[in-house]
Amino acid sequence: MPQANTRMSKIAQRRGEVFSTACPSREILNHVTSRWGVLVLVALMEGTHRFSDLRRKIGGVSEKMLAQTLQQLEKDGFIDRIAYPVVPPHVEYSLTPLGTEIGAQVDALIDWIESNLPKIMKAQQKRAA
Amino acid sequence: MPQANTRMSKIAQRRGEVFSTACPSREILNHVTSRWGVLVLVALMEGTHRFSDLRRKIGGVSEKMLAQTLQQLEKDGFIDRIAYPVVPPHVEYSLTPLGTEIGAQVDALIDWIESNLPKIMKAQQKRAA
DNA sequence: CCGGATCCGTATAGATACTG
DNA sequence: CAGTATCTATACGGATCCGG
Repeated sequence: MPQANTRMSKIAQRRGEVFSTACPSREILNHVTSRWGVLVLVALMEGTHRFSDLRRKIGGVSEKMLAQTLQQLEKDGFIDRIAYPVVPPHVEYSLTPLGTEIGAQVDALIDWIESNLPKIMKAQQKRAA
Repeated sequence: MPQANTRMSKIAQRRGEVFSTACPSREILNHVTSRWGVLVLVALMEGTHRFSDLRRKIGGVSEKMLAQTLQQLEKDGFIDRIAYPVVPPHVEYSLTPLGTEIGAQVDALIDWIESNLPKIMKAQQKRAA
C-alpha cells in the first residue's frame, strides 16, 4: 500500500466492507451482478414485462434461470411481481423504486461497455496475437 | 411493449445489443461482473497491488479464482501485469486507463449498494416474514 | 397455452495441495 | 511468492411435468 493512496481521495474511504466475506453487500452484489440479474434489471428499466417477454428479450436465458433470478431480485426488494389469477396465467414484473435506482447504475455500466466496445476489442487484439 | 417506451428517453436507445447472445459486450460484461472481477477492479482502484495483496484484501477468494480473474481482465485490456524477474517472484497488477474507467462504473454500483444497504435489508425483511 | 417446479446430465466455479 | 494440477461442489441448461 505504499504508493497506493496518494491519489484516489474518496474512493478508498468507506470501502473495505464489501471485501469481507461476511458483509451483506456481497450477497446483494452477487445477485445484482449475476449473469442474468444484470440483464433482467436493464430489461426492466424499459418498463413492465411479462415472464415470456423477458425470456424472449434476454437472449439465451433458460426458463429455470430466469425464474430463479427474478425470485432473487424480488426477495432483495428490487422487483415487484404481480400475478393475475387468470387462465392462462399472466404475471407482470417491474422495478421497485429501489430497483430503478440500482438499475440505473447497472445501466451506466453496460452503457459504458457498449460505448467503448471498439476500444476494448482493440486492446484485446494486442494481446491475442 | 405497450406502456413501456412512454418515458425512458435515451435508455431504450442503443440498447438491444447486449441482450443478444452473440454480442461481444456480453462476454466483457460477464468478465467484469463476475463474482471476483467486480472486487478485483474495485480493489485496484486504490492503486497497484501484488498478487498476495489482492488475495488478502479480497476476502474469500481462492488462488485459482484470483489468477483466473486477473488473466481474464488482463486479456480484456483492463489490467496491466508486470512481472519482475526476481526470486522470490514479484508481480504487480494495476488498472489500465480503460480499466480505471470501467472500475469507476463498478465502484459507483458498489457504492450505491453500500449506501442503500439499510433500505435494502428493510425491503428484504418485509418478504422474509 | 403460460408460468413455473422438478429432475438429471454436464460445464464451470471453487478449495486444496503441489511446483518453480 | 505467484501460479498450476487435481479433485469436488454447485450453477446452469434442457427436458418434462403440472396447475390453472
